Amino acid sequence: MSVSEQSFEAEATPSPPAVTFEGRGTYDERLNQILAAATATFARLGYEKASMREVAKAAGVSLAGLYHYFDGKEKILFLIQFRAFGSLQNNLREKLHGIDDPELQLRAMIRAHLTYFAANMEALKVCSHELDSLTGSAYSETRQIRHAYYEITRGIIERLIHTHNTNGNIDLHVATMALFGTLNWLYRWYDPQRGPAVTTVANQIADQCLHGLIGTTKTGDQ
Amino acid sequence: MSVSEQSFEAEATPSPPAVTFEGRGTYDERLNQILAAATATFARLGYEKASMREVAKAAGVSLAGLYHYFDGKEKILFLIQFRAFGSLQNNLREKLHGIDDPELQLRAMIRAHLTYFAANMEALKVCSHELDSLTGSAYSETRQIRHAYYEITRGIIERLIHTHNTNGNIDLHVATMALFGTLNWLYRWYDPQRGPAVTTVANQIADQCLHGLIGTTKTGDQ
DNA sequence: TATACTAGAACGAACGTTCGTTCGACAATA
DNA sequence: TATTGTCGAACGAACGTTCGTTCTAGTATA
Repeated sequence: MSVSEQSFEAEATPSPPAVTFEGRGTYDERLNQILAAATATFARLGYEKASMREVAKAAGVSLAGLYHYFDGKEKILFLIQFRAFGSLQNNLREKLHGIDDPELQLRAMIRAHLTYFAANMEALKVCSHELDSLTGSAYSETRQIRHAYYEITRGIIERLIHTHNTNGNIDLHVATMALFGTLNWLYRWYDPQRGPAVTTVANQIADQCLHGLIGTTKTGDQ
Repeated sequence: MSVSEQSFEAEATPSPPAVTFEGRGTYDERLNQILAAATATFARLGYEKASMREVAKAAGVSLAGLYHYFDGKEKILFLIQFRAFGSLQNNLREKLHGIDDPELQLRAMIRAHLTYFAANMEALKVCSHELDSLTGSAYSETRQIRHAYYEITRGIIERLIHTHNTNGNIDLHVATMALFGTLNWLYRWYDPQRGPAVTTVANQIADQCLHGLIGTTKTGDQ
C-alpha cells in the first residue's frame, strides 16, 4: 500500500482492486484530491510552515487518514514536484515536435511553460519555491528531471545563437539561467486572472528574450 | 534595550553606552556579528527550518543571550531584509547619480545589483527567498522599500523604451518583473567564486536585456 | 553596589508520526 | 439465504521531539 514506488505516469495502482465507495471515488481519485489540497496548502503557507494537520483539514481527511495515502510529508512534496516537472517536460517535448527553427522553438518553449504555469499555478509555485526542500534520493530524482528540462532549453539557445552568430561572447549557462529566472519568478507576481493574457505575456517575454528592450530586427538604428 | 526601533542606517544605538568587553567589541559590533551568523543560518536552512538554537550556536551565544539582542525570530529576519533592501537602494541611487542616458542607467543598475549580490550573497538569498515570511507591519515596511526599488527600475525601463520608441506593445510591469526575475533568481545558481566574473555576468545580462539573444542594433536583417 | 550580559532549565504549544480500533464492503462457507 | 472472515479506509488519541520564548540565577565589569 501507500504510494512509495508509484510512477507519476501510471494512472492505475496495482494493489487496491478499484473498489468503489459511492461518493468517495476510487483510491487514485481520492489520492489526487488529497494531493491537490496539499499542493494548495504548500503554495499558501510554504512547505515548512504547512503542517500535516493543515493539509489533512484542507483535504477533508483525518490526520491518520492522510498517512494512509502517503508515507510522510516529504513524500507528498516529492510527488507534487515529480508530477509537475514530468508533465512540464512531456508537454514541452510535445510542443517542440516538428519545429526546427530555434527561434520558433524558443517561442514555443516560453509559451508552453507559461501556459502550463497558468493552468497549474499552485503546483509550479511549490516547485519554484521548494527546490531545495527535498533531501536524499527524492532530491536527486527531481533534480534529474529538472536537469533534462534545462538541457532542452540550453540546446535551443545554443542553436539559436549559432544560427545568428553575431556575438561570440555569450555564456550559454548564464543565458539559460537568465531565462529560467524570468520564468520561475513568475509565481511571485503574475496573476493570469488579473494581468495581461498568458499568450500576451509569453509573446512579450519571447520578444524581450530574442530582441531585447530596444534592439529590434525591423530597423537597425545605425 | 533590544533593537526594536533601531534605524538601519544609524550605526550607534543610544541605550547601551558602548561598554567594551575585551575581545567582544561594542554592543553594535556584537549585534552585527550575531546578525551575520543569523543571515548565514537562514540562508543555509531557510527561515522556517532554522531554529533560534541553531542561530545561537552559529553566533557563539546562548539562547538567552540571543534574546538579549533581538526581540524574537521575526525581528531578526526583518532587520536582515530592512538593512539589505535599504543598502541596495542607497547603493543604486548613488551609482545612478550623474547618469542621464537610460541605457547606461540600466547597465549601471544591473551592475550595481550584481556587485552588491556578490558581496552579500547570504543576505540577498534570504531576501529573495523569504519575501513573504514577514507579517504585519514588518512585511509592509520591507515591501515599501522594495516598491521604491521597483519604481526606480521601472522608471529607467520606461524612459529607455520611450527613447527607442520602436514598439508600443511592451507592458512595463511585465518587462520590469522579467528583469527582476533574472536578477533575483541569481541566488539559485550563481557562484561568484566559480562562475564568470561579476562584471562579465552583469554585462551579458545587460546586453541580453537590451538587445536580446539575437537582436543586434548593428544590422537590421530585413 | 549597580549594570551588562550570560547560562541553563523550563514553559506551553505545535510538530511529524504511530498506535489500536472501528466501520463498511466483499468473498467464501454453511 | 445467513454467517463468518478478510481487507482497505478512516478515525481519535497519543507518542516523543522540537519549536519560540521566558524565567531565574549567576558572573564579570565599572
